[in-house]
Amino acid sequence: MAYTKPGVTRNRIYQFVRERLLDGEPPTVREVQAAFRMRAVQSAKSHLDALVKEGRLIKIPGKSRGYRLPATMQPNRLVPIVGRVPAGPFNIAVEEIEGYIPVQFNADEQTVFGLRVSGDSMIDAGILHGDIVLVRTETEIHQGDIVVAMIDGDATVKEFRRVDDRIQLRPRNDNYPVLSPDSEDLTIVGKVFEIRRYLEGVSLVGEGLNG
Amino acid sequence: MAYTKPGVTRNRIYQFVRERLLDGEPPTVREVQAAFRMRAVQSAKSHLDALVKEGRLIKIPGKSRGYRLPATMQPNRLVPIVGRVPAGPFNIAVEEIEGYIPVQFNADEQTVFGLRVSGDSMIDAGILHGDIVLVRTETEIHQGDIVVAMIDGDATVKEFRRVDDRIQLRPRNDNYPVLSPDSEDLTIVGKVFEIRRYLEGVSLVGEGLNG
DNA sequence: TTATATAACATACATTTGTCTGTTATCATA
DNA sequence: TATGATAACAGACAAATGTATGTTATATAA
Repeated sequence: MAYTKPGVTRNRIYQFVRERLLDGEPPTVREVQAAFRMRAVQSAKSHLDALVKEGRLIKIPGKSRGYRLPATMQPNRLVPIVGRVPAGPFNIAVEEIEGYIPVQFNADEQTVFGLRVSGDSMIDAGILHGDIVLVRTETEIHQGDIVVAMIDGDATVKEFRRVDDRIQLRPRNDNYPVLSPDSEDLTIVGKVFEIRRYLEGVSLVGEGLNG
Repeated sequence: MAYTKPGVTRNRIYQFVRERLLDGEPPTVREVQAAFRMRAVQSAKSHLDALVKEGRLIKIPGKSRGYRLPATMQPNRLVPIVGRVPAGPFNIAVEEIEGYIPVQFNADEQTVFGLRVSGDSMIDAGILHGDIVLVRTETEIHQGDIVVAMIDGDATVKEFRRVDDRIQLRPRNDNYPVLSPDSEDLTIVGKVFEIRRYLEGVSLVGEGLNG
């Protein structure tokens, strides 16, 4: 290919490889070569070597299509969406799973699930009926956090407040009352960290799996 | 490996390959072989061949690590989030990209991007300041759809209405006026199909890119 | 039992792919 | 001009990988 200023082709190659990796299609050295119309394999190879040396890419030695993005750029995971809150944090029954959606979160955070919201008690917080809230269990809860709570066996999404050693669950809709259940009737399932609304319906991953 | 009932190993292999593909790491035939402790390459190969024949996998002929999920099973892509609407549908400048988030959409839908909403003109539709709307360009727009529009070079998220052959862009907040720009000042960039709110900030994929 | 279908194995070969050695070209700078 | 640094090229080889041929084993049904 034509001679370019130092670094220019390198960056273009990085973008190319990155895109391919995000698409789940790691390229070969020769595919990089072809994409940039280079006449020698080594032209592509040395750029890739340099990118690894710079830390922008990782190479799995000996493996074909072995270039990867560094861990800090790792994308996402599939989490289940449930129509109602699971009884225990670890036992989501398969039948209750609507499907899966891709979510980003740290790998060490264990239990994450999506819950479809019903009702309009959180409408002033921009959470509408049918929205999906993504919940992380077993986390520290702070004043004002939006949480999923079980009150007498019923799941609800509310704002969390602690007032005089008593827990309040506040709706964000003036037509609903503030709840302040006894602690033995209450379980805080987890904290909402993301909200999604699918305007055209979700094409849930994992429907119709045969396996 | 030990003999199993017909279909059992086949399904396990499918799950294995599927997981690998979702992780962005297409396996080789021999990696499948090793994962199931088979003593012959052909054992893995014939299962993979069968999965392709059944339509559960796709094979790119001649290429290494060439197994893929059928398009209908494609889970997600990483799409760029921009702070402002790109000038043209295909030329999102790299510098404007905040990061990437995983999104599900059909493979044939080309241009999808995320846009960070600023302002509260859509608050009654549950779209708050700072939310991310996911936009698909070049699609049919219908009455009531939420669209991203460029008016005199400024991007805005509004509800789309056509009234007497004239386009109206309606806010969902009574404090804002309905817009009805001349068509030469207006470009409908695309349609919002999903809304996201990250309560704890996004760990955007690809921050700190040097490229 | 036999026949049939699937599972699993053994081995070999062709292609793809990674990697190496050496050379030439372009640009910036002393 | 000479020198160094980077880009790009040329050709070759070794390892990884895909693919093919043939065989043996297990289960099911006629």
